[in-house]
Formats: sequence, C-alpha cells, structure tokens
Amino acid sequence: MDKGRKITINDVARLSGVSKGTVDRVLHNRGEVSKESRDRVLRVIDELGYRPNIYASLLASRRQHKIICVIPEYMPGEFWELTERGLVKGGEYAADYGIEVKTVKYDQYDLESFQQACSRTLEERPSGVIIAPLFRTETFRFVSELKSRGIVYMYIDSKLEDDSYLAYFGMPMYQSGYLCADLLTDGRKVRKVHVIRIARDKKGLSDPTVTRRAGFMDYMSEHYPETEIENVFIDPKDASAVRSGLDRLFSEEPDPHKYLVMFNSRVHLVADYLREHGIVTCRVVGFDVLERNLTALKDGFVQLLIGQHADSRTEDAVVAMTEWLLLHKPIARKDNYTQMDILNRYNCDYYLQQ
Amino acid sequence: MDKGRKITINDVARLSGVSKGTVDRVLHNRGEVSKESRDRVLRVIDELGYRPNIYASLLASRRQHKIICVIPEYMPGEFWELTERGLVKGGEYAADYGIEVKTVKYDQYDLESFQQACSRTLEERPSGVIIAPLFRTETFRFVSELKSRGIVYMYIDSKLEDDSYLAYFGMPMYQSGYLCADLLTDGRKVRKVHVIRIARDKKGLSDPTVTRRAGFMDYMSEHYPETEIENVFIDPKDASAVRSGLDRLFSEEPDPHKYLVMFNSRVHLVADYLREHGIVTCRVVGFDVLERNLTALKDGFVQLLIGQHADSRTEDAVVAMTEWLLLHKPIARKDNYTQMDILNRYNCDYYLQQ
DNA sequence: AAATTTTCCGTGACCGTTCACGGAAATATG
DNA sequence: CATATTTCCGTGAACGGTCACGGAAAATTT
Repeated sequence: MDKGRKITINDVARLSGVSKGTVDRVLHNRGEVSKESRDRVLRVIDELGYRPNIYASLLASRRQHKIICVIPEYMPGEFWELTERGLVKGGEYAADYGIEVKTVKYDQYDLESFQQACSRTLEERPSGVIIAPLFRTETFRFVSELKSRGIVYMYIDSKLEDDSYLAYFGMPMYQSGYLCADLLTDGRKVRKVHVIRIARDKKGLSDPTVTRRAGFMDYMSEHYPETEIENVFIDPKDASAVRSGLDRLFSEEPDPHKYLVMFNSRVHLVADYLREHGIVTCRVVGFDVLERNLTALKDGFVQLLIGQHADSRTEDAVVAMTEWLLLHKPIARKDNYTQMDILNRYNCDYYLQQ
Repeated sequence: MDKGRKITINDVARLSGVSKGTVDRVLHNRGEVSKESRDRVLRVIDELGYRPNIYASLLASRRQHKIICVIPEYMPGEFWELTERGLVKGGEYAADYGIEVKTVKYDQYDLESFQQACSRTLEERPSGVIIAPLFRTETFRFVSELKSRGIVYMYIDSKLEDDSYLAYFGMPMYQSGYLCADLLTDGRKVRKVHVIRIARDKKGLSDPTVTRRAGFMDYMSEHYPETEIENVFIDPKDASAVRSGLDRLFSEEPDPHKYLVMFNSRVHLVADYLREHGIVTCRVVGFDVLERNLTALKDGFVQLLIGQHADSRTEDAVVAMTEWLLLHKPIARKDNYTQMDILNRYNCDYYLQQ
C-alpha cells in the first residue's frame, strides 16, 4: 500500500476531475456536491486507497472539542478514583489532539446533585459526553437532551437500554457474579455462603451490582442448590455498624471456616475486620482493585479479587471518543465488555503497572 | 495552560528577537546558533511554556521511519501468531504517523535462518527494531551492530541482559511459574505432579520457559516439599509420540486424578489426549491463550490458563517505539512486565475481544 | 425572456512547523 | 589590507489538509 509517495487529496482531485475543495466536501459530507461528482470522487478514493493525513487535517482544522465525563464524586481510594485516573490518562492523549477533557462530578446518593451536574455539563457545550448512569430516569432525560443537541455520548460502568449511545465500556455484570460464585466455591461443596451487602436507601438509583448478584445466585442454584445463602447487611459509612454486623455473624455461627463474598468494591471492610480479629480461616472473594483491597489480598484476608481495569476502560472511552470526534473513525465495537481479571496474591503485583 | 490562542514558534521567535528558523535550530539542537541566541530562545520557550505543535511538525518533517520486528515464523494458531496480530494493530497506528512496520521472520530452530533474518533487517535500514531474542549469542551480536548504527531496539517476550535496549515487553517468567504452581495445587496437598515437557535439541537457544519452570519448582519446594514432580517428555511434532508418551503416563500410574502442567503454549496437546480418552479427572494448567487452548478450557479438559495478552504487548511496543521515533517521547517504563491473566471457563469469553 | 434563486464548484489564504538556500557579519588566512 | 573561511541567521517554499468566499451554470420564478 505504501508505494513511494503518499496519496494526497490533490491526487484524488486530479484523478476525479474536480478540485480539492470538492474532495474535501465529499470527505466530510458537507453537501454542495452533485451526485455524479460525489460518486466519482468516492470511487477514486477507494481505488487509490486514499487516507487523509490526520496531521494536515488537524493542523488546518480550527474546531475546538471538549469532552465532559460525568461520574460520581469519591473519597481517595474509592472505586471511582480508578475511573478518573483513566480519564486523566485519556485526557493527556486527547490533549495532544487539542481536545479538552473535563470531569463533572455528582453525589451518587443525591438526585438533585446529579441534575445539577447534567446542566453544568450542558453549559460547557461539549462535543461529547461520557457518563456513568447511576440515576436511571434522570439519565434518560439527560441523554435525550444530549441527542437533541447533537452531542454524542458513551456509557461507562453500566448502561441504559436506549440505543443512541455511541459505545459502552463496562464489565459484564451478570457474568462477573457467575464467575465470582465459581471462584468462591472453588469446586467444593459449601454448606453456607454469606453475602455481605450494603444497606442503603436507593430512590431511583440503578445499582449495577443487582445484576451481579443475580449471576451469583444463578450459578449457586445451578451448581449447589443445597447451599444456604445468607445476606448480612452493613452500613459502610458507620465503622461501628460494620463491626457489630460482622460480630453478630461470627458469634451466631460457630464455624470459623466461612465463605464470604461482597459484590461491590468494599471487601476491604470485611478484610479489616478479619485482620483485627486474626481470622484467617475464611474464604473471601471480592471485586475491584482498590489499594485497600490489594493490601487485603496480599495479606491473605481476601483470597481472590475480580478486577476490571476500570482505569484503562475509561481511557479507552476517551480515546474512542477522541478518534470519533476528530477523525470520525467508526467505533470498533459498540458494547465493550471488559475482561474480568482474576487476581490472587501471586499475580496482583503486575496488575497495576499496566 | 490553554489561554486562548496557542503559543507558536513565531511567538517565541518574536520575543527572543530571532527568526523562527533559529528557534527551530535551537529546538532540534541542529547547531549553527550562537550561545547568546540559544540561551535567549531557551528562556523565552520556558517562560511562555511553548510546546511545539506535533501536527505541524509531523506534517513538515520529511523523514521516513521504518520499524522492523524480528520474530519466529509460525503455523496458524501457534503462539507467535498472537504476537504478530499485535504487530499488525500497532502497524495501523504507526501508519497514521507515516511509519511503516514490517516483520522479518526466522525459523526458531535454525540459527542460520536467524542470522539471515538479522542481515535482512539491516538491509531494510530501519529506524527501530523489535526483537524476540531466542538465540542468545547471535542476538547479542545483532543488537551491538544495531547500536553501532544508531538503530534503537526493544525486546519482546524475553530479554537479554545488555542495557542498551529501549524497552522490554514481556511476561515475568519466573513469577508465572510460581503462580502456575499455586493454581495447579490450589491449596490442596498433592502427592504427585506431572510436568509435560517438549523434547528438543537446543543449541544456543535461550528457552524462556526454563525460568518459568524454576519459579514453579521453587513454589513447590517452598510449599509442598514432599510432592513428587515427574517430567514427561513428548515431541510436539510427532502426534503418535505425544500419544505414546501420555499412554505410558496413564498406564504406568493407576491414579486417574492427575495433576498436569505444561510450561509452553502447547497444553492443547494434552487436552486432545484427554478428550480422546474421555478423561475428565485431571487438573490441568497451561499457558497462553491460543484458540485450541481456549477450546480445551471451555470443554473442561484444561482447568486454567495463564494468559498474557501477547498481542497487545507487541502493540504497546510498536506504539512506544513510534512515539519515541517521532516525538522523542520518553519511554514510560523500561521493563514492562505484562500482567498474568488467570482464565477459566467463565471469564475466557471476554478475554479475546479486548 | 428576464430576474431570481439554487446548486455546484474552484480558488487561495491559512494552520505551525521543517529545512534548504543564500547571504551578512565575524574571523582567519595570506 | 584583500581574500577566504567560518559562524550565524533570516527567508520562503513546502507539507496536506480546511473552509470562507465568490462566481458560473442550472433551475426556478415572475
């Protein structure tokens, strides 16, 4: 394909008997071209295998793009920090192309704050939006507004069922629960499993871990229908409530050899309890590669973590959107289910440095 | 940093009282600039926070770069196919920058063919070389030749101990063996483990799986010193020899509940035997995500695979070298140990589509 | 048929670099 | 001091696109 000189827009223009202005109009669907010319140009482009020089294009183009990413605010070390880290990396990439990437955050427990985030986003007049849709109804409203304004958008983490989104990057939630059950039971017949859950009032919140739990339950009933599954609810915001919840669990049930699982990223809460009480007899499986979870993994209080490279996932989203905005490069795959990484103490060290 | 208009080379020129030509000379250390001018320009660049526009730069620059990748030739479905797939993807990226990426292949069992590959590579006059160094001594000779010609190079898959390489992308071999042992034994006391190995005459060949085996053995002697480890040698090129080798194994040892492991990518050979004989009682762990290994995994003849995304690894190498050649962007990390992915039948589906 | 509108297209300035070329000034040489 | 050489620097034409502008030709209206 690389036969000496590069093929330029002028080559295309000459061979199709028009000017480069017309070729440019065809390339960008800017109209004002007769069907005949258009077809001729298209054919020549195809024959020559012409590919525009993106540098020349970027250099000459005066457009300014902005990508806004709408995610929940977080405390250091929490799950969403990973997401934003990927955003920053993607932002560096985009900056090379003169694209600005900004984050707009909202309180994931406060609908109004999400609405404010949405309107702030619109004020920024972005070319594209990347959104983690925790509030279903409100997100629907938001994306239809985006659509009407011609702003493209992508989902990360979880997605809604509309089909105007450009792409989705996230974990296959159901399968992650299924996998989790397989890893927890590990081929052994287990009498009882404890699911540690977070008690929260959820009005209008779409909780992705619901799907994950469904996958888990299905695996269990398919493979071990006789295993008892007990829910333990704790309040993550109240350390003493966590402790008392687990205290009750460990005092009521004499068997120290428990199977514990958590479907959100807070398995370190359980690990901390185990560490405090010197309990090393449990099999614990959790999700997401947070610093604190990793420590628990290395120290043996958590046996396995299921990771998803939340950072490179958002980075991928930013990159994909950048290329879409700039080069109109088609999105390779609309639904991108990230791989589920199984981490134990022997392979986790090589996970973060990717 | 983005205060309205971008700062251009003309701004720098004006403020330091020289022409853009001089600024350009300073920027690229092309000499022919007096010390005073140079200092002045440098200071203005610093004050203004000037960053060259890479598009304009790339557009105007007439240099032609070529990257050659030297890897073993392979049959469809073999390990090195993955590597080349990443090369192709990286090549598409590089093509956007006007960089050509070519592969030069050699017979990994034939030293002479490797030497030929090396000289063919030199003939191409590449700017950079990416090499999978299976022949130690000869590779040393080759890279020192590259060095003397000012050609940069990177290692993939495994690396040698010189320190002029620009970067290395590969799996942590020792740790992968360690991990493998942990996965194979799975917390259970195992009486005996069978290591299926390939019999080959290796003259001057540096076999990376040696290191992997060392990691495996160390884990075993640290955790299960009493476990017996037996080597079974087979010849992968001779199907009947594979069969007879495994026949002997399964006839001599009555216990059908065996623990089998293979350190190269050919665990599918074992799986095929098991499938043929309907043996589903073994625990089998292997390496690398080949199509045939995946099938074996899904069908339950292999329990776990350790993967390394060999494709995106080479892609990373090409991308890193592209950015190095073009923008002199420093290599983020010299030694890039790819993560070790643990695959079972429940998460392998999401692995390939990355 | 003249006037108006629409459709379609070519032209050329511009984006921010790179680099060959040529020349002025400074320095060295005879 | 004249000449040759070196040092240093400015100039301007690319590079391959984008896009505003203006105008010719065709279609429509009056």
